Parts: sequence; C-alpha cells; structure tokens
Amino acid sequence: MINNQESYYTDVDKMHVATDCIVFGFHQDELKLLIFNRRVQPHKGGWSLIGSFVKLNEDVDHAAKRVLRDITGLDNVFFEQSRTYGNAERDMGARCVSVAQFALIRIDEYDEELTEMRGAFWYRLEELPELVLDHYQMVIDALDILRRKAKHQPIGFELLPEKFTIPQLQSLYEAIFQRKLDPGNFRKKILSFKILNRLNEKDRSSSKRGAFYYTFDHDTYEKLLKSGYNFDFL
Amino acid sequence: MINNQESYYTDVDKMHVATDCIVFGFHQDELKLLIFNRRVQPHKGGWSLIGSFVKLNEDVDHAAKRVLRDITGLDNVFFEQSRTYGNAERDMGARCVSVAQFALIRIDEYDEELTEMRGAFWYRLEELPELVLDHYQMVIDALDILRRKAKHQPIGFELLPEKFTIPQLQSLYEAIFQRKLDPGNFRKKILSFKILNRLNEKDRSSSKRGAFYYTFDHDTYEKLLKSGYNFDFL
DNA sequence: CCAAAAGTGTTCGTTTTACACCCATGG
DNA sequence: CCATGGGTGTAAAACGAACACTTTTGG
Repeated sequence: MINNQESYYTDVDKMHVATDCIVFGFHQDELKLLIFNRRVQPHKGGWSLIGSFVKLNEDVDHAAKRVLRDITGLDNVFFEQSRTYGNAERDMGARCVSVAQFALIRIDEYDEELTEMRGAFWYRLEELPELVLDHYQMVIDALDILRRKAKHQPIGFELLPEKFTIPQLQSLYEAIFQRKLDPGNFRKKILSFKILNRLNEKDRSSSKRGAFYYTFDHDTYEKLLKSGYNFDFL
Repeated sequence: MINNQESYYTDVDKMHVATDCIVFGFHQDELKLLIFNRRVQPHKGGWSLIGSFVKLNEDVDHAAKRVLRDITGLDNVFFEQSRTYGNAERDMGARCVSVAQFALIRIDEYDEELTEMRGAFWYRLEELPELVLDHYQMVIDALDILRRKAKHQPIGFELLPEKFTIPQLQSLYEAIFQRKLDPGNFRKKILSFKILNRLNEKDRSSSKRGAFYYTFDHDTYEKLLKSGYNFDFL
C-alpha cells in the first residue's frame, strides 16, 4: 500500500526534519533553561537546545519526548509545540526543518547525574551563552508563547513541585512575567479560581510563620475549563 | 561546503515537508474558507486545503505564499504559522510532515476567475464539506488560534477592505467570535484604542444615515504596541 | 413623518489596584 | 520582643454590561 501510493510523490523533494526542545525549569526564584554542550560535529563545542532528527516511522511529538527522556530520565512531561523553523538556509549543513517544542519540567524531579553525563546543563535565562544556529530565536519565541499562555491558563503549575506555597507560585509568575506582583492581590486572584487545595502542612524555609502548602486540583480545573470558565491572571 | 557538511547527516532519515494554507476571508457578514477540489491523485475529487510540498531550496513560509499566489493571484497577504502536523501515520501515501499556516485575505481583492480555474472555492465555515486527511483538524486549530489572537490584537483588519465602517468591523468580530456584541460598547472600545482614522466619507449601503468610513492607522498601532499597550477586545 | 441603523450617554455592579493592617514565630 | 514574611481587609478607581436615548435620512 505504502509503496503503491508513494508513487504519487516520487518527484517531490525530501529533507531532514528535526525537533528542538526548549526546556524550562524553575529553581530558586529563577527561570532556567536546559541546554546542551555539543560533543560531536557539527557545531562541536557549541551550546544548543537539546534536539534530534525525527525518524521515518516516528511522530514528531514523540521525537521530542524521546530526546528529553534520554537526557533527563523524565517521562510524562508537559510539552507543547512552539513553532516550526523552515528557512532554507537555517542550517548550513543540509536542508533541515525544525519543529520547536517547549517543555515545562519540575526541576526537582529530573536526574541530575544522567543529565550532566549527557552534556546538558541548566542556565539562567538572563545568562545564556551564545547558542548555535537559530536556537536563540527559538528560546525567544518559546518564551513569548509561554508568557501568553501563562496569562490565561494555570500552566505554571507544571514548573513547581507537587506541593508548593502561594509565595512560591507568585515568585514563579514574577519570573515568567518579569515584574513584581502584589502579594495580597495575587493570593486573592489565585484562590478565587478555587483550583488549589490547601494542605495541613507548612513550608518554613523562608519565614518563621511558615506558608501553607497547596496542591493543584487538576479535576476541578478541568471541570471549570469545560464549563467555559475564564482563568485570566494579571 | 554543503556536500562537505552534509556528510554529518548521511544516516538520517529524510521525508516530505508540505505546507497547507487555511485561508480565511470575510464576506457578507460571514467567515469564509478557501478550499480546493483535487483534480489529481491522491485523494482525487476530495476537498482539501490548498497546499504544496516545500522545495529543497525554498523557505517553508515562501511555499505557502507561492501556493496562495498561484491560486488567488494575491501577494502581500497576512500569513501566520498555525501548527505543524507530524504524526507518522497522517498521510498514508508517504511520510509527510505538514506545516499549517493561516492567511487572512480581503475577499474583495482576490482574482475570482483565476481562483475558480484552479479548482478553489469559498465555503462558509458552517457548511464545509468533508476534508481529506487531517485538514479539518487543521481548520479547527487555526480557528482557535485566530480567535485567541483576535482577542488581544487588532488582527481582524486584515480581513476588511482598506476603508470600512465600525458596524462592518463589529460584524467581523461577531463572525469570528460567534456571538452578538453590543454596538455602543463595541464602538467605544475600538475607538478608545485610537488606532482608527475617520474619513469624511460615509457608507450608505446599509442605512439611510450612513456610517463613517475608517482606516486602520498602522503607524500609531505599532507605536502603541511597542510602548507595551494592551489591546484587549471583549 | 417614521422606521431603522448610526452614534452618544448613563447607570450600576464587578474587578483591579494600592496599600494599611493583623498574624505567627525563631532568633 | 521584634523583624520578617504570611495572610486579611478595604477604599478608590477603572472597567464592563445593559440599555435608554438622540441623530440622520430615504422612502
């Protein structure tokens, strides 16, 4: 069957298809990006996003998950397509179209040893080294999409540990949007969505009084979402 | 040079890369989509989006513009990437990744004869025929992105003629969002952005009194955008 | 003169913003 | 006992939804 139909396309150009992952993490009140020090040609020694070519029988989405799993040991990660980079000249090596996808990971869960063994490291967004090809543009674009999304849906929870405090959540949003938020107003807004469950447990690492831990109530969120509820932060 | 570097990638799979265009137009208070009746295999006789394979030395974006120009005669059209469809099984014919892009066109400007000669026709969104492959999903996804975008930036102007009235603009937004809007409130909101210039000319085709024509002030818009101004419709 | 669409104004309730204030507690 | 961050309350301003009202003009 495949061979039969394939015949329609025989005179059509073929090219490499890659996927590059913009992997965001959040640690110590800072947004971090996972980047990769290339140990082989091309661009040996340069910094790049983690990525891979897509195999003939592999979904593009799957390729991204495969790469991230190989490097961090993590599975079941939040992934979303960013955009596709298809300029003819973008990779001088060969014609190669790259589908960029961004991931949000809980930085406390990944396998640090495995990651470093593979040549990947976390960098603060503000102090990224130069990146290979158009990878810096990919980061910019993904950040833009992340910000847009974060404004209208509670996407940020993907970046925090299972249980977190409201001040932690606030500092994540401050990192994403690059501006200070009012603690009182932020708390009221977030709680008004009623998608957080308070635990009977406090985090005392950043104050004597301690801040209650919360968990994200995925079920209630889905319900509200389906009922057309609007989650507009800020 | 190319041949030299190409050697790094010799063992990497290659595949077809296509682009499909979701072409929106606005006419008689209705959102319309340009679709294409296939005259050759595969899927001969079926309805599909207009699209093409990307050539080896051609930017992906360029391929979309080329297709649209060939079919409608239009150039300089608003284009934006939607998303990329990369499932291994999406086209039984052969492995083929498709980058979907949507276009907004002023329906009064295209070349009707050329378009029909090429087998393409405008359909109301509500009465689309069945589309081949995953093209229907592409339409759904593009609509979703269009709606999101339209909410936060004055994208709709791409779909109207150079000069338009506020009631016309309103009916466009009603078509995009599929709901009635209050004329008074809509007008105030739009005018508050101060990105419309009123002409000393009226359209009397839909009322005795006539409605003033406006043009979109692109320069002021860009300025406000850069200064961080928020355009939130609705 | 009147129907009908264009355009303006007013009201009222909600949301946002800024900020004052109370709480809990380890050092 | 007090500095510090957690958490609550509140008043003023801004905004949005609903709707009444005025304007214009061809038939």
